[in-house]
Amino acid sequence: MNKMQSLPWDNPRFRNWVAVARACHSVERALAAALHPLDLKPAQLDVLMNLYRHPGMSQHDLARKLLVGRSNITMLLPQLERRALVRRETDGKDRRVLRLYLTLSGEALLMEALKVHMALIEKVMAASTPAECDFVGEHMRRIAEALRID
Amino acid sequence: MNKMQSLPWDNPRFRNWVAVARACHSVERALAAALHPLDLKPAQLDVLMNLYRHPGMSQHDLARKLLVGRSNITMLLPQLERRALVRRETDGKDRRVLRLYLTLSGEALLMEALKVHMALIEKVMAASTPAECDFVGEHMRRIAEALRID
DNA sequence: TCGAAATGGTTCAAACATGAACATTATCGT
DNA sequence: ACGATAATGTTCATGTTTGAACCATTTCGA
Repeated sequence: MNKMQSLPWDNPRFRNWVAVARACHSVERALAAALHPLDLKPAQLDVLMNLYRHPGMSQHDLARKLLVGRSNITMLLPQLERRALVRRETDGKDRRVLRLYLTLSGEALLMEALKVHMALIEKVMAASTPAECDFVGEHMRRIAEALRID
Repeated sequence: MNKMQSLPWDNPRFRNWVAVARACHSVERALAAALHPLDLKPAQLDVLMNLYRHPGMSQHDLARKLLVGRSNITMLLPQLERRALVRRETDGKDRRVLRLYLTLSGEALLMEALKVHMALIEKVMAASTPAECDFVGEHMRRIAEALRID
């Protein structure tokens, strides 16, 4: 049993990816805690952010952006709609699709939540220079790309 | 409405963290798919990996390592125990704690799963030199540290 | 030594995510 | 123009995660 031979923990790539996953998980949980006062979950914040950047996007597109099933969106939206953060209206040209928009209060809550999110990210990345940060980000975009293509 | 002023998307740190989160999510889903033939979920693989590295660890310690609630471990273990991948035995000195061990078949399945995991990581990180990889890993370890302390 | 607090693990109900089957509407080939 | 195929969103059953309340055991302090 040559355990010593090629265990993943000896592999730099593997060890480093484990670090990425752990950091991600930690930040996600910290974000959830920080958003609690706003009664918002990370998944909901993701929705608001995407609708802010892409007003009128369809549920299908939103699901793809969030790397999540369509049914997940269906379950997620009514909560936000009840709180009047998001508005859904059927497209005139294609009556299958629902176009999604942030309401004014949705936008206002998003701004609050972004302050919280930003503060967390700043704190967590405080020890890194912008250049280092960019490097990491570039790396990650390449990884996401590698998976999207195949 | 000075939206232009300080929106997070203009902030490199924020943009780059979003890239990290997306990459992580993508890899997690790809891993889940790749492990499907072994009838193993990422969370279960995490358990096996930790028990391999730290035989005899308690459920409480395992929960902390995995950044997860204790009850989650309680729900997770019986499945692995039924499949005879993991063995639990009560500690002699402190009869509250259960010490966890990989069985032989647990270890064997872990090795299979690690091959799959490794292949995915290699593929995803193929475009990066080991030095770049190390840099990213170091960065992430710092982030996790920043959160653990506070 | 004895009672209070802390610790390890479990139970349970509620929230959440997922994927398959479905209904409705569009599109395409003929 | 019409029937087959595809796309959008919903429903539903299933499995997972979570946190609070709980039990058993240990540790600490008076």
